[in-house]
Amino acid sequence: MDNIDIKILKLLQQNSRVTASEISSRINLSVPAVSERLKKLDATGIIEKYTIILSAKKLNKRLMIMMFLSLESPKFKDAFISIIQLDDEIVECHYLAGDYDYILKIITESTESLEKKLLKIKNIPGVRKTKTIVSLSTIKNNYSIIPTEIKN
Amino acid sequence: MDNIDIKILKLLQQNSRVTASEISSRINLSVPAVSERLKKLDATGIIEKYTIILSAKKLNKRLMIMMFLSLESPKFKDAFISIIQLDDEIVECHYLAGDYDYILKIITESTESLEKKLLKIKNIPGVRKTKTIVSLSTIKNNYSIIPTEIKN
DNA sequence: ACTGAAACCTACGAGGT
DNA sequence: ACCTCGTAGGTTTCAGT
Repeated sequence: MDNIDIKILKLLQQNSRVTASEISSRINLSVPAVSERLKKLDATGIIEKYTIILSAKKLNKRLMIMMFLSLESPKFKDAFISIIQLDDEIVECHYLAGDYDYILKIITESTESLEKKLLKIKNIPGVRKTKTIVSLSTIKNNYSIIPTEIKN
Repeated sequence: MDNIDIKILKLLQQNSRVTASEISSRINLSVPAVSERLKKLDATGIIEKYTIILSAKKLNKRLMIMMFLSLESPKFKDAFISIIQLDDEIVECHYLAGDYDYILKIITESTESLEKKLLKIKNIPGVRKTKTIVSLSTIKNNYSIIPTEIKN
């Protein structure tokens, strides 16, 4: 992993469909050299996935909220997680150290659909304490971490 | 936007480098038809970006934390935001309704680098109240919302 | 939406700097 | 580890139906 690889990764983050020939012209490297580096980067697993980010607004999902919650006991964990995994509007779930056990990121249409969603979650067996935080606007969202260039 | 488009979007979410010909064979549509749909989907802006997600672990970023904070007054906002935007380890920033003004998602190497990061943020002019929540593990991370299929 | 042909991109050599 | 060149195979694109 040198700075050339990092440049390639950054170009892929900007547009994961860039062709090897376009990368080649941007970083002054021949196409086969770029192609080899791409293969190696894929093999190392540093690229977790090639994906697309969809516009929440265009899909009429205008509400983003964070929800903290705790479980009464760890025995509810497995059932809780499988319900979380199946719900496409719950886009993130992290296990926490602190006052609450979990934080969820939920993206949904409206206050009405949010209300239903909150009820649904609060009715999952074992869910005890919850706290809901509404996001008014998103200042920054990088989706992935960005590799740091190596200084000389 | 019909269910065929949604299938295409889901395939792209699984792998944004799938070729039109591969999509074509999976959804029983000719390659030019897929290609046209792709163009239209691009034009509508429903696809926010084609990108790659990098492995945090492979980049030695093992710590993920959420940080809440408030500003003393809105006049600090612009300077605060520009500092946030420049920091690659701050991957998200949302403006909130509630006890705190902002929530940040921070991904960093170690407790040492986290300590520095927290100090840095607390020293931004106007930052008043902060609360830090450490994530122990990630149960789910979809990066993007998933389109819902239309029922008949 | 489909077919078919031209243009483009990629993958994989060999041989060399 | 990289470059050039050439070739083969796959992919995209544009016309016409």
